[in-house]
Amino acid sequence: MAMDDISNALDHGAMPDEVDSPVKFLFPLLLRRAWYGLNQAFRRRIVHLGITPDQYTVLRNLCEKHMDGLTQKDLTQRMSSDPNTVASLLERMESAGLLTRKVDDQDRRARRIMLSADGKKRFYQAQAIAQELQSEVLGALNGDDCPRFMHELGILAAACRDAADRSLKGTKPS
Amino acid sequence: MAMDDISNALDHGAMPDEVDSPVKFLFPLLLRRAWYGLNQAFRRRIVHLGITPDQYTVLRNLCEKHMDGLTQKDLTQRMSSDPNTVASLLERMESAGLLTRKVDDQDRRARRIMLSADGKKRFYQAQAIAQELQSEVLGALNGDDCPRFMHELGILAAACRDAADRSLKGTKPS
DNA sequence: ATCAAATATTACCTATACGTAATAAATTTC
DNA sequence: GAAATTTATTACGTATAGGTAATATTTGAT
Repeated sequence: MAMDDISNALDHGAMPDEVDSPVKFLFPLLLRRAWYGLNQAFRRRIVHLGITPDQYTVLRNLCEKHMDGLTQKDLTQRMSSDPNTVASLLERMESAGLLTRKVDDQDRRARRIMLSADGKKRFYQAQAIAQELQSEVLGALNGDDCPRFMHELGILAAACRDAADRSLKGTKPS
Repeated sequence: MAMDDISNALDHGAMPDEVDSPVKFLFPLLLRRAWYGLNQAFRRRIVHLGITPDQYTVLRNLCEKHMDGLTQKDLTQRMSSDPNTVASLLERMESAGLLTRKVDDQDRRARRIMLSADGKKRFYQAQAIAQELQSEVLGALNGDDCPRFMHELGILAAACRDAADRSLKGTKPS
């Protein structure tokens, strides 16, 4: 409800005596705060389902119009993640019976991931919770501002990913 | 540059054939993409300084007007983090000579963290890189839109943190 | 002063995040 | 069409993220 600009954004977690530096570095600071907060909230709300936020992300990707499954590479790209991370994540999820992995017919290097019935069931339970959580959080924003905000966040997300790609080799500035 | 609304935001990392689900869950998706991308970019750009993005965050907090140092608890709150994570993070950073830890005089349960000369030096080197990275990323946005966006992101970050706090005990909905 | 409750850290455990190297299978090249 | 190259995954190691329990102190109540 407060309309005071930047100071508002700094209130949470800021003790006294910080005055100069952070204002020029607000974006990473707020992004971190939002991501960690959202993640913690979601983890705490789905712990009784026996899955983690990242595992939920896997389930979501597998559920979205992919009855033929996905390869680990596909998942890695969709999750903005890493092949190693995805591999161990899927290993745990396979042990937990959430999904199955089988060598792909066309490309025997790849593993095709398929959701199990139990995985699908738990996903839908978690999705309802995710929906509720997102509603609570976005409720803090004026409904009218939301679409524009998401549009801009999408632009910045793409810019961040581009920056990461550029930073990989020596292709930094140009 | 493109003014097509939501579809734009989904382009990156989205293969064909997804149509229905993700639109209602854009916020977590884009937040994840932005955070992971920004983090990857920064990690890759500061690896030569021998510090990680999280270690940079510690250094930044220690550098911001705190010549008397901070306790681990202070740091934990400022970083939206966890006592365990901060403890092991500081342990590594102490071994690396970036900071020192000594028992607090007033409260002997607490450890007061002080930046070392080397830590401060490496922080300033990293800060220049952080500044450049943020400029590159925010350059994707119209300069005029930036302050309002940051304001709204701050509101959502606070809402996420609140949601996490509420989700801890049984205090979910009310 | 004394004992109970609150608090700052640590210890230990599981789950990512991600870099490097190894492996195996597909693709390209000559 | 066999060798070189690219590519999907795994193996292994270090750095967070964070839950639970133990420890050491401080504070509060009697």
